[in-house]
Amino acid sequence: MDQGQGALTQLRAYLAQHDLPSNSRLPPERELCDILGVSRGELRKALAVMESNGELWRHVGKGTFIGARPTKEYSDVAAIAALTNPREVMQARLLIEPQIAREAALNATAGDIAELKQCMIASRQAQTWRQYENSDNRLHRAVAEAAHNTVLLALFDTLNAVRRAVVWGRLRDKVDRPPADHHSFVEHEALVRAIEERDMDGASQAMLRHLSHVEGNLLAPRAAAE
Amino acid sequence: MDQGQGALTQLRAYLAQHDLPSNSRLPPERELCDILGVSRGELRKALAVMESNGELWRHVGKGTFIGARPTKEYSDVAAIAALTNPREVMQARLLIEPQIAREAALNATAGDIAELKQCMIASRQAQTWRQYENSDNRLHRAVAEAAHNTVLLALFDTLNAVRRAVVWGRLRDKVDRPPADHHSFVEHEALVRAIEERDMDGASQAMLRHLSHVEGNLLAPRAAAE
DNA sequence: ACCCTAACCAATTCTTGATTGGTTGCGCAA
DNA sequence: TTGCGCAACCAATCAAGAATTGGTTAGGGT
Repeated sequence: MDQGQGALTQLRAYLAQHDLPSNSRLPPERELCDILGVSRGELRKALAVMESNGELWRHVGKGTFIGARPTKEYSDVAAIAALTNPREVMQARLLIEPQIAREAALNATAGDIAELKQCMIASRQAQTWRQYENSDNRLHRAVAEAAHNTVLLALFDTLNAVRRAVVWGRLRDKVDRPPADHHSFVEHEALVRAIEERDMDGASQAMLRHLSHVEGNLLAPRAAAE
Repeated sequence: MDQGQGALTQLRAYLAQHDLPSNSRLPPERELCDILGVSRGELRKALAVMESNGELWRHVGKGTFIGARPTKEYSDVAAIAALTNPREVMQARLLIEPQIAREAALNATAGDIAELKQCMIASRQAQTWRQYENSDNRLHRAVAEAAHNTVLLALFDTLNAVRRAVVWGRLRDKVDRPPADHHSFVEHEALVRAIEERDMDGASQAMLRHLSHVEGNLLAPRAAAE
């Protein structure tokens, strides 16, 4: 009667005896067969049971490991940038940044709001498109800081890094400066005002409108100057 | 007089002739010497000029490449986890994941929905809390995959990695299994149904409700069984 | 002084063979 | 027939050494 579950029992006994910590690798199947005195087929059945239980995980060429399978963690900006495109990045911004703005409206301090206004002034005074983009970036990051959530800020930074990596080739060659009636100025103003007034929905919508216009310019760069 | 700038001129001519796209690698210095008929020292001077101009970048062992040097930023999950706390992580989930669910409702394929249902079944059949949590994680990630946006998926993975790192010590020791009337089951069902019916608002709200309950359990783990 | 050449250094990539989980086919026994 | 053991093979992975490549230095010549 023990024959059917023998392999699993022996395997469990072996694991209990050695008390292996999580993420540690156990001997290859062929060795384990000799150690436990079981055929490979039986051993693999036992391993399959434990794997389906989440007690261990296996991978070809690597081996068999104790614990839960590690999830493939993308934090590498370059890796993400290589797999995506400007449309996906813009879409992610449209979904994430309004939520961050909403949170900023709730948590911004007086100091944060002062910083936001500073960024707004700087973007208005920009002499070149490059300077304007720097100010715009600073403002968006100031909003993320105003949310006062370390995780959200880190996610924003990641998204921002991906954006810069993806849109890298799209540097503006224009030598002229942003026009005084550039749409971003009023949008920035509405955004900062909403945050200052603790208007969460307003901040979210203002950010959404602003990014929608940016998206429009991205897809039709010729129409940027209007 | 041409002698001083000869190498740079020839190099520029070579680049213009071949019209290499950005991020493409050009021949190793030793070959380029023969091609252009210039000594390595002169060639390296020319390359140094162009590199300082940001027209190309070099790296030992890799080669010389056209365009700007790729940014090497990565958000270190461990670093974020060290600076944050479970409350911030939960808050970030409440803001981000509903948006991902909304996008999933729009973009999910039939295959994605089948996978979601598979995850739902697995979570219902879980024999232990550990198995349940594995299934729950799989379902949340399946939703992120169904959004079909590489950037959103990467952000979700980052957030998820931070979450696991932060609540690492909080593993359930309970030996009993999740009750059949666990709140998550009906919430999962509502979420998947909304995605299947392309109900973006519904999917977003279902995810929000689900996470709110999870948050409740996190803050008051004793009341989890109700 | 300046430059060319050659050699060397360290970081990276390429190549090759071994390892490992996953699979298939054959033979044997109940 | 069904199931098990055995062996071989497959593809993914790893590991170690050779080859490549940008960066540097020393010697010789003009």
